[in-house]
Amino acid sequence: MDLLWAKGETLSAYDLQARLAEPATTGRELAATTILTVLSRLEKKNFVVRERDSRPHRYRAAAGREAHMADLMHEVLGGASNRTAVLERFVGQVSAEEAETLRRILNGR
Amino acid sequence: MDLLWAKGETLSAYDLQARLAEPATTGRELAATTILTVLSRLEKKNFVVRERDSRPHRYRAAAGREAHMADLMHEVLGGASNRTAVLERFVGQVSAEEAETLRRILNGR
DNA sequence: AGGCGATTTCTACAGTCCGTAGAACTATTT
DNA sequence: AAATAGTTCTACGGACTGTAGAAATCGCCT
Repeated sequence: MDLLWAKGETLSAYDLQARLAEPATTGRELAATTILTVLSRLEKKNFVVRERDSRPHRYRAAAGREAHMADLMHEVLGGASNRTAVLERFVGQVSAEEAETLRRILNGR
Repeated sequence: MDLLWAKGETLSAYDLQARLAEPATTGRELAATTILTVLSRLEKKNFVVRERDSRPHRYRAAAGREAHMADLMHEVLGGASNRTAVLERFVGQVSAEEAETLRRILNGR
């Protein structure tokens, strides 16, 4: 769904219809209203922002794909009573290289 | 749902019915079959393990609450094409103290 | 061995969310 | 003002969840 969203980082509206029809993706052409409906729903969930000024409204991902996923992860973590314990498990399940990546992220920039 | 699961870390079966009825929780008594149905579904998703030997089957959380959440987080992360980018965002959104916690986890034990 | 209560599985239904889209309404364009 | 482009409303099937009754089983008691 919003998979294809993060793809074109730009803003758009009807372009999506065409974009989604590319053989590389679904191949089929979706009804315009379908796109609008989905976008409305995504907007309600704040996954997408809409500019109502320009007539064909333009949409923009509220957050990039990575940020969005990070948000989701935080959402899960947010439901924990013992955050540290969850983080321990989380980190514990990470590969050695990824652990290294994490260290780099934490220290570095 | 499985919120109450992680609570009693032990194993059980019908006890849940009583456990779930405690005023502290829902207060109402759920039908026994309801519990069983839910447990079956949770089992199908491997969130719960069942011992079919003892007659009132006994259930056990497949993973503790924290581990389960960590799993969920990994599940999200697993869907990323650029894991590092997601981790960067994730760590970036963490409080200073929590970042410290992470460092400790990574280095320490 | 047959019956009976305890236990589990099957089936079901309402509610929510997603994908899809037609109908109806609104704003633009000419 | 009529035609056209764009948007919102309404809807429907499918999946998943919470809830539970009906039906099938299991294990024990006499």
